Amino acid sequence: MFTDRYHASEAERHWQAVWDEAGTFEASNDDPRRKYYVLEMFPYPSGRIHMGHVRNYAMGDVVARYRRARGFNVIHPMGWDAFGMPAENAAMQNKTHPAAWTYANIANMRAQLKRMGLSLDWRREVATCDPDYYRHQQRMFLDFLDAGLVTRKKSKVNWDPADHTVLANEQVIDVRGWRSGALVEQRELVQWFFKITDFAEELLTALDGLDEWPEKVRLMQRNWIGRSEGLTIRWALDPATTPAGETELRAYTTRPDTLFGASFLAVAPDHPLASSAAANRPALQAFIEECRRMGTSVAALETAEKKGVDTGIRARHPLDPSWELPVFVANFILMDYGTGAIFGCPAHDQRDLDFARLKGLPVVPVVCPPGADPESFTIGAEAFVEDGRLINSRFLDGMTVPEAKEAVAARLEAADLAGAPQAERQVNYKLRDWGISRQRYWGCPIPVIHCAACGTVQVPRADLPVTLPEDVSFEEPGNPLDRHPTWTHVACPQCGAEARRETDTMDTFVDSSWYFARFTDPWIAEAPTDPKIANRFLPVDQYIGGIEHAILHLLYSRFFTRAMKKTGWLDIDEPFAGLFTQGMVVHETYRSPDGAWLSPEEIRIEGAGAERHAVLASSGQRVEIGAIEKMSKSKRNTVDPDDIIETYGADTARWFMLSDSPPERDVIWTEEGVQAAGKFVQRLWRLVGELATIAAGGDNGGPRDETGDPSVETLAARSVRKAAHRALIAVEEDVERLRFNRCVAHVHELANALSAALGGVEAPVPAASPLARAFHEAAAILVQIFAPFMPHLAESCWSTLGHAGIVSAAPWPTADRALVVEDTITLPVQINGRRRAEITVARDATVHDIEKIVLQNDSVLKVLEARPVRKVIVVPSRIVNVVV
RNA sequence: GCGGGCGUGGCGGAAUUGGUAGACGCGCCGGAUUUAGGUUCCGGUGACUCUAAGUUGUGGGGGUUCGAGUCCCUCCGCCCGCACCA
Repeated sequence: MFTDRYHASEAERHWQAVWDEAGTFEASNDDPRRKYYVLEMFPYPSGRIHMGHVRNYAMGDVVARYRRARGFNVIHPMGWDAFGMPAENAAMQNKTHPAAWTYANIANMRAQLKRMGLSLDWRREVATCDPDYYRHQQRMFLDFLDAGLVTRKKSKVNWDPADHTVLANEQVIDVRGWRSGALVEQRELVQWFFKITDFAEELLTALDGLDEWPEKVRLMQRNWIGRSEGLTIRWALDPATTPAGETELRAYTTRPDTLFGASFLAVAPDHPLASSAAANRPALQAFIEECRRMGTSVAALETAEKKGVDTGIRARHPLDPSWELPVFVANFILMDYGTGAIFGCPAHDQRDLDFARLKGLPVVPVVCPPGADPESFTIGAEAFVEDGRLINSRFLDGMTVPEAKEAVAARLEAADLAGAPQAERQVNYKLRDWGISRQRYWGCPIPVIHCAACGTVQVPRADLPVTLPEDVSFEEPGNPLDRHPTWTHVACPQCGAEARRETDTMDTFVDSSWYFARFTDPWIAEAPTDPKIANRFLPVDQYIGGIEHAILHLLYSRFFTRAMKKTGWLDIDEPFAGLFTQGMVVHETYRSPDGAWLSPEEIRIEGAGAERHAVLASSGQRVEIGAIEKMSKSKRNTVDPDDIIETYGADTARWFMLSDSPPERDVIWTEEGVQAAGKFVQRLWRLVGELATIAAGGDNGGPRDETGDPSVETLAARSVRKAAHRALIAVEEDVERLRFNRCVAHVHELANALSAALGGVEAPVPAASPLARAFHEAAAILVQIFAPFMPHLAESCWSTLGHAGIVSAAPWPTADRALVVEDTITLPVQINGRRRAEITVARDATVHDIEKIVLQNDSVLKVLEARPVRKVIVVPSRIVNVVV
């Protein structure tokens, strides 16, 4: 009996050193084999890895190790998303420099990741806060500027009062800053923008080609880009009612079919027409100011009550100049979508209806629902927004909605009242340009200089990088760069006069928008990429990370890839061919009677099943087991990966992370679960030990009964090999589809089968006998199929089995598909859809043969009770159904 | 409000995509080993009737089909995303 315990920490240290020395996981840029790029979203160096990282990187590592074994040149790099606010917060609190804090965290986390035994090519490591990284980002910023992909404009921005910085629209969540959680304010600032909207259409249509992305993410991006097709209509204004200088109002609509149902027009409070109309109308002026103040207050956003004030202006209906409509300023019109003006059709838009009821405006239905009587159809509290036939609409009457849309568009496009068409078709997007200016220190400096004479001047490419000054203080809020005594002062590169450096730094999402490209050749000093190499390695074949990046990071990276293509740094459109979004790691929460959160270390679980409860470890006092939630510091339900690795080993942690729950769903971390994984590690170690002994013809204490003739394959040997190859085929299929929980089940199944086979051996097996060889082969397959999951254990087992070299560098075994095909198959037999019997037939039995066998089967005849058979349905190698 | 997803034993979850529901694991029950606990090994484990053989069973109800966890309709419950986008 093989009883040695597997000592994880010792073995793991050993094999990590072996891999390191051999450079096992280094990918060569000259390797002629087919490439495979596995990437997990790189971490922010917060200081310590958490269980979410463990899960994310365990998944990526399985894919990387599997593909490597399958003969791909696998590139699997790791780096650090190292700029950002927390470093500045730490600097303020601890009086450390952000760089010192960041690099110390990186060192710590790198050591933690190494203890996980990940098959990473550490030579490719990059940190985005390294001037050798961000100098290239600055270079690309200038390239983008030259290519017209960057603009600088004054704009209303989202201002985070806690972080003292601007946020992009994507970074405002529920009116709060995505990081600080502070209520965002609107401010007008001059900002740098990446023109992501230039690619709106392409970013949208290319989503269709991303068929290895989750549908959910594609849908979220589609909605975010928010394409709509409509008509911008020019409404002539009645000069008698209109301030001097204004002649028309342009309003965007997606429902031109409802034009005859219009009863008012409305403009945004910050629309130019609103301000000119307000010049001699104090009430309107007051309303506009109220909107501006209320703009972002919680009250305004929560009540969202429709409000508006009449401008006194009257607009003429484009299809009937004698028909005049009032123009309002209304709080629910957004200046930055469409034209900032609408025509309201209350019958067919809920907002317009609410507003019309408030103001007592007409509500005329112009679309009649199918089956309703056009004469009596009226609108109550709810607008009718579905399809139907046009009514009360003159020449449109009787048309369907699409027909009417087209008819109105065609008419207004062609109409030529004042020498110009009255409307033009227009495509609108919700997507806004990406504001990248941040008023922070710890980010990539924007490489421009402001000169009084020359304006905004680029820093010459030869002068890059613009590095951050080190002598900064965080004593006061705001951007330390702004108040730096010397750094800001610089000579204008064009005229030499005194000038001022741009003190905004780039949004950290810029840093993470191209790191995957830098990994392909992180050594090249003179350029962001070597396009030849980058194009060979990209796109990333399998990208793995959290769903929280479904829009921000993934959309920015898709934009950046296109911008890099335009500037010659890449020649691909999409950075990530395959995307997988993994679930979170969640854990029970515990609360003491006084309501305080307790950490898992402070409590002890007693009992099981219905009796299961938690007590305080120190006193035995009963504590409440709360909801299962995402691991977080505030709920104190975190488990530290280092502790787990220390106690059980990295393999156990990795194995448990991939067991049970499907990878896209949340996994519940439990002490029982990790213990079970730990036991399975020991079980595999014992099992492989026994298999090694028996395969070597070692004495297992009984009489000999197995033939020593290697040319005769016995039944026992065949079934051992079958089990192994069946598991091998199943694992291949499930790793490729990232169904790691099923892979775990297949490894268990093979282990169970081999244990049973060993239990069935009552005699010592002669060395080189078919059974001994079958056990040897099966043991090797077992080790190889769990190697991507538990690589250290696999190495130890591999050498126990007497294999030369390391399993991490061994080619994947070739599955014998013919072997697993059974000669006979067992078919369930249903009678009227209920399972009544089972028959065993030859694999190649014909439908006719099977019918005959079924109808002679004793159990079948018994159930039939001589009733006549109406029909026999035979589904080959599946099932037989007899219908009576 | 709009959009999307999900609902299977005590628990996490399988189910070849319309073909034996509950793989695999956790937990539980029983047995063996052990001085004992733990470990390890073997067996059992949806529910109901239990000797047999059955009956029933995938949130509720209805439908299509020889056959439904899977498809359709409807209701209930939970989760996620977006949110005045004209």
